[in-house]
Amino acid sequence: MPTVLRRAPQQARGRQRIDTILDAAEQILAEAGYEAVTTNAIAARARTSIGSLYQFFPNKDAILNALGLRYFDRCRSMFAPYLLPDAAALPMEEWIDGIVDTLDTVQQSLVGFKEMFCNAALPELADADNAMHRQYVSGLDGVLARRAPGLAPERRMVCAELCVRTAEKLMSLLGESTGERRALVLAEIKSLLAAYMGRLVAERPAGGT
Amino acid sequence: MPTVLRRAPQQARGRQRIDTILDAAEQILAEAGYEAVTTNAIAARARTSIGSLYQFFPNKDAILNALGLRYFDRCRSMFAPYLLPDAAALPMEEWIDGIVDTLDTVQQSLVGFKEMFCNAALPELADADNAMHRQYVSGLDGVLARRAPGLAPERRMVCAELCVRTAEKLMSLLGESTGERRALVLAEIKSLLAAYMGRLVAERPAGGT
Amino acid sequence: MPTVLRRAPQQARGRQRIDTILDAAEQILAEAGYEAVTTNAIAARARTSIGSLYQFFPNKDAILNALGLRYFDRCRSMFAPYLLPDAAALPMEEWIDGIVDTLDTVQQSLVGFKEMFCNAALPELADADNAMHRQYVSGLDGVLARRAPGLAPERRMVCAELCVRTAEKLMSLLGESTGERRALVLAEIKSLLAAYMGRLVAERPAGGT
Amino acid sequence: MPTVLRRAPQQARGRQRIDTILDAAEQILAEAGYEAVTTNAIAARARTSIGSLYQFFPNKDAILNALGLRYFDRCRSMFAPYLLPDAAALPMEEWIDGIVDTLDTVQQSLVGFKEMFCNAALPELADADNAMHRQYVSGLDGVLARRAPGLAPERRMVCAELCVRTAEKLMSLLGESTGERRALVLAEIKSLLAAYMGRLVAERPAGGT
DNA sequence: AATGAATGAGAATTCATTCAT
DNA sequence: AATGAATGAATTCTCATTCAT
Repeated sequence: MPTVLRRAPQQARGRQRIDTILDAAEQILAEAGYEAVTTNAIAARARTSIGSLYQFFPNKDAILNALGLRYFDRCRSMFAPYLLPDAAALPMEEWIDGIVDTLDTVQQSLVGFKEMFCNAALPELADADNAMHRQYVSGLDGVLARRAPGLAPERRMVCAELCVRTAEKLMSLLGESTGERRALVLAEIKSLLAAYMGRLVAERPAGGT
Repeated sequence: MPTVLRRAPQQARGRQRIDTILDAAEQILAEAGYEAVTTNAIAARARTSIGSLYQFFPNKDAILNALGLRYFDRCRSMFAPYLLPDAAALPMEEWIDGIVDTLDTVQQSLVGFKEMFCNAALPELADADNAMHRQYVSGLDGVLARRAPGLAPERRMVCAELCVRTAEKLMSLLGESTGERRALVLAEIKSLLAAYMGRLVAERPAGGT
Repeated sequence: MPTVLRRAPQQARGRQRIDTILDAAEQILAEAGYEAVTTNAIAARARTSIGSLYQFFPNKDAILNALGLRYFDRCRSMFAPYLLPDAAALPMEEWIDGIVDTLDTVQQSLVGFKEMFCNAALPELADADNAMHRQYVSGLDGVLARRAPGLAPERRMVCAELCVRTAEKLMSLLGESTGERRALVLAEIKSLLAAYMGRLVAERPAGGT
Repeated sequence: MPTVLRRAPQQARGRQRIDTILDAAEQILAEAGYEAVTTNAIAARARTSIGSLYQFFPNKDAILNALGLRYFDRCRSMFAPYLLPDAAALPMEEWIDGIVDTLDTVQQSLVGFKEMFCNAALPELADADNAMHRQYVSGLDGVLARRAPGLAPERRMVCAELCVRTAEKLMSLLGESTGERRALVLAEIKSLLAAYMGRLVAERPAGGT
């Protein structure tokens, strides 16, 4: 499980400090990119001491993970329509359409989200240790469980992992594109995911007609 | 266009020196991973001076790009069956099967290839600047031109970009997997790409007869 | 004189707290070594706050000193046979044999003792400030007073200091050794101390008959 | 074997730089003690960049080791009379007298020597990794080989190690002492070592009379 | 051409101690 | 009394690149 907090803050002051630190990380991420997010930069931006930062977070990765989880939390409601059981009623193409559009919206509106989401599998924030990534994978695994109940759990997990990784990677391409090309990229991302997930869902257990 | 050489080496000695440098980078990449590939480490391993290294390459990225191109060159023949015009005759699923298996073989046998290919879109080696990546994209673009002649060139380029990025990202997952899971991952990668490319090929031009 | 307690604890609760703190320090010392003994680590392990810790101890050294004294106290009974007046009856070689063996036993059985005893003269815990060290020196001084009554008190103190320092240093070598080498080291330590102390005891006052 | 240089300097400039760095370390050691010797302090005092320091030394320990070896080298000639074969002719007490006096002289005249020699077995510069310490041990081992030829080599090594450790530790006590006490300490150090080494030399192989 | 010395900002993290609550 | 948040100087070490020789 990804590391997050060194210990839970006991006082209101502590809770506030954590938020300030994550705010700082978020801003730097948005303004200067993933590489600029250093512990010193975060502390400086948060107007706190580097020591305070390490009171709550055991290391840099933990900060990134906490920020990722906060992003996940903050857009949880936007993704909810596509993750809840009801969503299984939507035709696949529509579902994909909706969720990718949502991802796009989130990426455009939630400052720093893109940098976090698309860097989700950087070496220094490898998947197994990336809390945000894990959330999306397990969310999609749940969706697949309902839409493709014939899928063996082990395989389902692999499929979910594949889809999330693909989305992460392709959304970054979207982020780099503008104008007409942007629309093109968005459409193709949807098409790619729909093609694959459609195929998964259409699969019939061995003896089907 | 990606930066490659500072200038073409005029003498055999120069060409040899370049090869030695790339050999060194390759070894480090394979043995210690992407992060260990530093200019100083390369020079040391190549038994040359850091100064000499900078006489041939303007900066670190250029070395990586040259190495990427050399990888591309070295496995060109293995991919040839899938890139030449004749390959268009193969059924799509078979084609995907073959090319992904080849990618897997290359990744397992060509030392350091995996690290290069899968890190193809690292921030410091962004796509636009990544010579190896560009080669694969344009190769796939050629294939699509034949298999899906109805596809508008601009869109085709986007599709090719998507496929290559996806392959890069997913092949790294393959590299991390072992045993039964490995087979599962390999199969799903093929399935995902086949689903998408199959759809592209099946498309009929808007107003076609 | 070494700093020990900020003030004597007035209540049972306080005494208990102090014990808990020393227990924590002891465990860390044993499990992770001298360098791992930090005030924060102690507080965490003792499940108390760093603030409370500083309510009882003025600084880190005081904790180490208190721990050293507790160690001394805890093995006082084991050393007693060699420190009491009666012990002067034993032949020197036998006495050394017994006390070094006891030291070895203590070092092996009393968790953390070795780390404390052998680091007794670390810069940050210099002799003059090291309570445990002082105890051993004065204990040995008493022994010498009986065994070598001709020794001037000032010189006797120097001799005691030498012996204890030597023992501290050499016992750490013993701690690092295993197997046959261990036996060898143990024997030589005894031999070295016996040679020196034997000589002291054998000395005749300058103008003696 | 202890680490020393990252690579041998090729240019005069480099050799000079190394000397400057060691000079700086030496001065800090003498003026501010072992703890003050930090890589940054060394670089600053040497008026060089921290980077240059790491061009030649792989890490801090290597600097300390190189300094230790330089000390050893610088007083090699002073110890020579006691280490060469001829020295075996001297009576043991005289030999000890001479070498301990030499050690004392060196310690008083060679700036920083004391701090290095007496800290020789600090945790962070443990014996196995301490080049200076190793030199003294092997030097003494050679002496013992001549003076006590009956000693088994393995045991001889242990004895040498014991003597050197003891000397290191006790010389620091000497360094802290002044006035009359100083003379007392010096005499007792000699006495202690003479007693032990005398005993070693006097030993007769098993069947001796 | 070649060498390798020099650079230095910047990275992550630690830790004894103080002080507001 | 007790808590735990805050401090921040200090530590070791990296690395792409330049430039004097």
